[in-house]
Amino acid sequence: MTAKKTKVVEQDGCLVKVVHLDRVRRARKKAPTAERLARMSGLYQALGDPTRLSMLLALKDGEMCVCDLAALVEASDSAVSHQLRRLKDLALVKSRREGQILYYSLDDHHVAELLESTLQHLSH
Amino acid sequence: MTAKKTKVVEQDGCLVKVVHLDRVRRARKKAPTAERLARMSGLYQALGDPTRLSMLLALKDGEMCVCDLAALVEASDSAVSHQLRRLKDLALVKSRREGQILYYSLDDHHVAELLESTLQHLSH
DNA sequence: TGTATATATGAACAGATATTCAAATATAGG
DNA sequence: CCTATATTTGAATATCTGTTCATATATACA
Repeated sequence: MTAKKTKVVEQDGCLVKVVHLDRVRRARKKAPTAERLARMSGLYQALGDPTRLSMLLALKDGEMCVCDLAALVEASDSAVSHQLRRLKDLALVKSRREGQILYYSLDDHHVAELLESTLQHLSH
Repeated sequence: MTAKKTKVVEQDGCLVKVVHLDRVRRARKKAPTAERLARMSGLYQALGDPTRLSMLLALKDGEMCVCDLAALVEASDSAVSHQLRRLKDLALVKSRREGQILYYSLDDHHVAELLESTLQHLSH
């Protein structure tokens, strides 16, 4: 493969230099929409925090209440509650009230599967 | 299931209140080590940025050089280079030099699989 | 050796984010 | 009603993170 010369190409009114225009065009065609990309990275970002990740991994084995999770991850109830709200907004967890206590659990099995496949990945 | 009373339990020299001690104990047994948790959340965190994620998704279809990726994600060469270093440190990408040009590609097939399974997840 | 191109690097700055703290709800039980 | 418990909420703060900018390195070629 002979090295190509850099080309300067117009894109959205800006000048950009590219070595392999064909590859960029191809990648752009297959690229997800901005919205889809945001959802996808948002999901990963939610999993990308040790506290939240611990909570989700724990919930794989059944529901837990806020103060149980707080004890588990060694954080304040308040901190855990903030994180749970975030996970809930992303539809990663759901809650069920029983008296004063709110039981949190994984919202759907896809979440558990995603976590599982990552655990497998890290085994290598 | 009758609601239990809160108990105050000693843990690492601190007092923590817990509703379901059994669940916390069980979760703690199955919980990954701090190191493993850090690796796992670190991986997710790397994927949790739109710029980096775009780059990785593009690399699923073959290697690209820095300025191609920069054109694709519409960021500076420098910004992309910084991100690539991070991805490389996590062993998510590898590089191959050909003259002045560095070609980046996914480091192993597990990465592609992880991305793929997430894309599937988001389809629902 | 000198210039041009491709990429890397480090410091600095701006924006995002997690935690804390104080205060607000919500439910249970006297 | 009044108090206690479980959880939520919002503002403030301290930390982390991505980008920029200037500069450095590495390779190619004249």
